[in-house]
Amino acid sequence: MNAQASVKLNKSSFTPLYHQIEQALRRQIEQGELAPGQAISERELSEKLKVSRMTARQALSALREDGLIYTERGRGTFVAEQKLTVHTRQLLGFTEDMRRRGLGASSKVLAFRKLRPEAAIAEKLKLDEDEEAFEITRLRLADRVPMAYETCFVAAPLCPKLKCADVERGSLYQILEQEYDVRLGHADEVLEAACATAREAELLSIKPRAAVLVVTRTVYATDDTPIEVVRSVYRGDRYQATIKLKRR
Amino acid sequence: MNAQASVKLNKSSFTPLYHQIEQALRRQIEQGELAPGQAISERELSEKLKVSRMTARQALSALREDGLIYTERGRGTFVAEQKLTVHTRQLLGFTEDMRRRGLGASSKVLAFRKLRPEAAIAEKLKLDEDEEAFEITRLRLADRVPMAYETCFVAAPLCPKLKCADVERGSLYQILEQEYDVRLGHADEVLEAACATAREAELLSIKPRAAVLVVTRTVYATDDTPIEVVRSVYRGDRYQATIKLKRR
DNA sequence: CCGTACTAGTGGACTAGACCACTAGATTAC
DNA sequence: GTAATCTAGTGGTCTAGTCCACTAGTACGG
Repeated sequence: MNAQASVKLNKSSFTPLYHQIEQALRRQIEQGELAPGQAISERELSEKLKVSRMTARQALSALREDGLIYTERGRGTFVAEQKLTVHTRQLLGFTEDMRRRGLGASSKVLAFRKLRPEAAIAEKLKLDEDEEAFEITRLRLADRVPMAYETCFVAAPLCPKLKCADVERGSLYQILEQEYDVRLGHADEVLEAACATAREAELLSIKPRAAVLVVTRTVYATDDTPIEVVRSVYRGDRYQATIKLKRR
Repeated sequence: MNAQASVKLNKSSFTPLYHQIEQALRRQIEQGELAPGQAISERELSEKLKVSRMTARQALSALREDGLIYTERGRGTFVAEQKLTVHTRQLLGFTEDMRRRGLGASSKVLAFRKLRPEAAIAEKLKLDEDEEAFEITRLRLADRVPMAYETCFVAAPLCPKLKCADVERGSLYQILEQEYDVRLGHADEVLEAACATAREAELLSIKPRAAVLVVTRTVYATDDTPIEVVRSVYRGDRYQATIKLKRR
């Protein structure tokens, strides 16, 4: 118990206190320092960290949102059991998504171009007449088996120096966040079922016209600038999307 | 302007003030009394309604979560444009879902039974050995065209007197909330793509082996009691699921 | 004409309290 | 023994403020 006592807060930092607390607790829960069932009292937390209770509550509410903790009225707040199967729908890249599923992700870049995308894409990315986008086509593998076929368009002005080699090396989201200081905010996704085209079937090693899950995602930065439009074609027999819904 | 001045709060009600404010503003936005772009000031709202600013903020944060309003630092909070296509993933019944898409929902009950469900379902519903569930199979129509084929299992102890006629008349969720005082809390959904079986294809008027979106949902009450397990098979060519994702 | 400085207004973060309903365990009364 | 009561602790809600960074418009000075 009292693991939360070890949290050190930097009151002069630019990151808000509630966010520092949230991150610290998140780390402790994910690393098992705070065991499932462990109680976390709002008052105790606020006293130990010398912040007001409202600030502690704000930190906890974010963790509750993500299902890491749960609260029972009159009893207390407790660390939740780790549920691997269902997770809150977070904005994750393919690599992160697969790691959460316990699979090793890898990918093969099939095409890397800089071009003027078709009108529908350009509009979603809010590109001006003369602006271009990178078109990156990748085959996504999970434990070395094809899982998805993905085409993404990234607004070129955001990452003018993007190279094919960068994308081959690592996560696109990581590059954007670390190299170009683009902070990812939210995304809108559309999921639909379709039949694989001949080309998709071949690349994914499935039968032609087999069922695939098509996910079209538009990603925005924290300031709501559109960053990327991705169309991912997942193998219907190997991929499931999980979502947590709330009433009102 | 100043439409929010008309909100009447009941300070002695059991529903929290922030929730009353949230509901009132939600109604005003949905009915167009507050036009898109209209500014809503936290301080003005709190002064007009004679509540503290924190309470007003709490109401607004829920609306922001649902995308009904947006906030720009230093500028203000504004009513968002109505985006019909993408909506926050809320726990909605088929009827509500279709209405949001501007379609008229209807359904045909194909089967209504009370039975001991298979082990996997019974476990999800946390049924005891001797407890039963209602199995309801429905064909869901949108604007009179088949849209989904749905089988749901509802824990019988929760709504012992449920009749086939009730389900034929209206929304199951409405019956549970109004007749049996079951308050819906959240749900976990799994979405996957599959090929329609012969029976599904026939009922949905699509070709055999056409792509369908299979949604399996477990619904919980606010106290986390499992209520219902539903398996919905949507026509792949007519239905898309939309989701909003957030980063951290 | 163009910057610069001022100012009013905004949301973001935070505090230090308050009262309430609820839970669970201990104590007391019968 | 059992039922009623008390009590400490919990989260839920709410108040009435504070200070800060940011925005946008306005006035002023060169």
